[in-house]
Amino acid sequence: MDRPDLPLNALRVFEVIMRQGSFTKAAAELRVTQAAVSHQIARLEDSLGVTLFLRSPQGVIPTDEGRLLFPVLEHGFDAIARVLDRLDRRRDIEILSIGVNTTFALGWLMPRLDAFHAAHPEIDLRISTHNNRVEILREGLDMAIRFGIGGWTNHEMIPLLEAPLAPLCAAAMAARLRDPADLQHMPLLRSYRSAEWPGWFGAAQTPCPPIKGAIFDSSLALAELAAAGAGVALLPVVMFDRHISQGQLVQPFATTVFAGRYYLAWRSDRVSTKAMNNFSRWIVAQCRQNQAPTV
Amino acid sequence: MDRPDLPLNALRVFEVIMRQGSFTKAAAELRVTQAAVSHQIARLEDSLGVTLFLRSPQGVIPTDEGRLLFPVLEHGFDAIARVLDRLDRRRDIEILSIGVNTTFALGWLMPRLDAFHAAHPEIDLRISTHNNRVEILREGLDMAIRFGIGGWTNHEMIPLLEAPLAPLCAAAMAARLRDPADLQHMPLLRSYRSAEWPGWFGAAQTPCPPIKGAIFDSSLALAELAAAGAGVALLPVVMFDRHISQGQLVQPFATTVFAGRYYLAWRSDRVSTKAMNNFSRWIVAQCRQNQAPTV
DNA sequence: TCCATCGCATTACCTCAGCTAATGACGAAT
DNA sequence: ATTCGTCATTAGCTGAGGTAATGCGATGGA
Repeated sequence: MDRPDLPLNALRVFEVIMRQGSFTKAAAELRVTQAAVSHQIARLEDSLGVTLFLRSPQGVIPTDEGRLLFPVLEHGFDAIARVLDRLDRRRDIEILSIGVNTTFALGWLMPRLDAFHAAHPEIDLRISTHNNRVEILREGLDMAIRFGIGGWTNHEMIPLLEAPLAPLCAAAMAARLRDPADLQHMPLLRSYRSAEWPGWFGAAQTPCPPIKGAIFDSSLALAELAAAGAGVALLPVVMFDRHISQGQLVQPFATTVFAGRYYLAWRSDRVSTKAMNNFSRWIVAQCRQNQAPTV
Repeated sequence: MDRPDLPLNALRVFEVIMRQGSFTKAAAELRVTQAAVSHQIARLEDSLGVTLFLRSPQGVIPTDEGRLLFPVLEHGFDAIARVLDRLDRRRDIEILSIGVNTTFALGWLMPRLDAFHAAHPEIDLRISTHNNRVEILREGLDMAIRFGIGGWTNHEMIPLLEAPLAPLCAAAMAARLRDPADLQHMPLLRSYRSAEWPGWFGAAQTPCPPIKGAIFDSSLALAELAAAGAGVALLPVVMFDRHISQGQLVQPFATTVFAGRYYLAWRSDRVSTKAMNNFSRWIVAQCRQNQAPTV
């Protein structure tokens, strides 16, 4: 791509303002005066020919253009900062950046983070979440955890956990479910993968009703909806142990269907660091134990 | 994320060196002297505590650390440049950034680009390709074309083309195929989606043999392999019209299986620009005609 | 073997992008 | 009215990042 001169410093100022909500606060974060920030934005707006902020006495409000610009910058700078962190050999602690499937991060990894830090205090773990779309190289990550059925070109993969799917719903709704066929008249919440419900009904040897309604690309959104009584969601049960033990979600039927498993993956063209090896060993051992979260 | 002070200008210098292969050429691209480049990299290496380049009389060779840093920077700066382009209201021409599935880009869009430019000379089309993993917001895109079965949270989607899959292979191999059952003893090339071959054998009412071998996440890689005689690939036929009419690939059986379609998508929380509307109208009309590429 | 050539490094110096400091103007809250 | 919290503007300063000139090492053809 043919790049014009990117006003990178001005863009960083812009990004901080968007997070802080005001020129003054951004100036404080950047350790410069408010005037410097005002200058930078004035020049940036001028060079782009676009107004980025509406000024108000309470702070600034981004325009449509500003809102368009922000996510790209935030993501880009984050990725750059992450990869720089990793290169910084002066640190004693090792930094390990992992992109983790959101469901796995909240349902499995988070409750065990304390255990990991206790076992490896020398590793500073940086976790960024994704909904199964992640590119290790571009995002400046060391490794990633994703759900699937394997087969990721140029990546080494270790299977971590089987995660069979089963219907989960609120207790009130579960009380009305005696038989899988009862589900045919319930609202069934759809994930992004449309083959899942038919697969489960197949396993339950019950005809599958047509599935309608909105689609959500996150198991967490589905779990929230199900817990709120909006319907029945097909979810990886092991990731919702806590919800189940706390009564927010109930599994009405034992039948499960295989849809994939969680994998730990990393680029096969990279030399593994000590931190990568240690994390890999730790998480494989933890998954073998397959124990409930310790929280 | 807690960001250290990002030495953004130095990083941009680094990125240019990686592309140009030498300090001197990078200096030319940046329109500064070679000494300035040398300074910037020396300071960057010093502050990171890491050597980024091995110097040689033929130019510079990146170290492992340098190779790690590059893709993140390249991608980040590209995304930033793209979104800035879009904001630049001083231009008369409108810029439209589209992330396009690689197969669709090469198999369908590329042969029709001339027609689009003729119809809309005022739109400057920027295409970046992806293998079906794309985030419109983060990448600074206006729209995206992807393959799937619909259902993308927070996105509007228009179905463009059905793209049923059929086996394709080299002519020499096709000569040995009389009946779908003959495929059971042929090397079957695997895509990332493992359900596809079983789906096709189902449609052909033939038992599906176990599928082995490497997995490729790109239809183009599969097509290359198939054309080279390495095996039979299950591919969206409409995207390989040219290969077929030129005899590089042959479709031995008429049976197809549905695996998804191509969609045009954009964020539902964004106001559509005139360029977005025009492109959308144009591509929908082109797909309706469903004609062979004009090349 | 010698010299021309093509790399990056180093040194000393310069210059302007980007800062500070001080002040002004405006709107909201009380 | 007054006070406070915004951002804007002005004038002037300063050091990050540039230039120019030179050095040094490796390569390769005569």
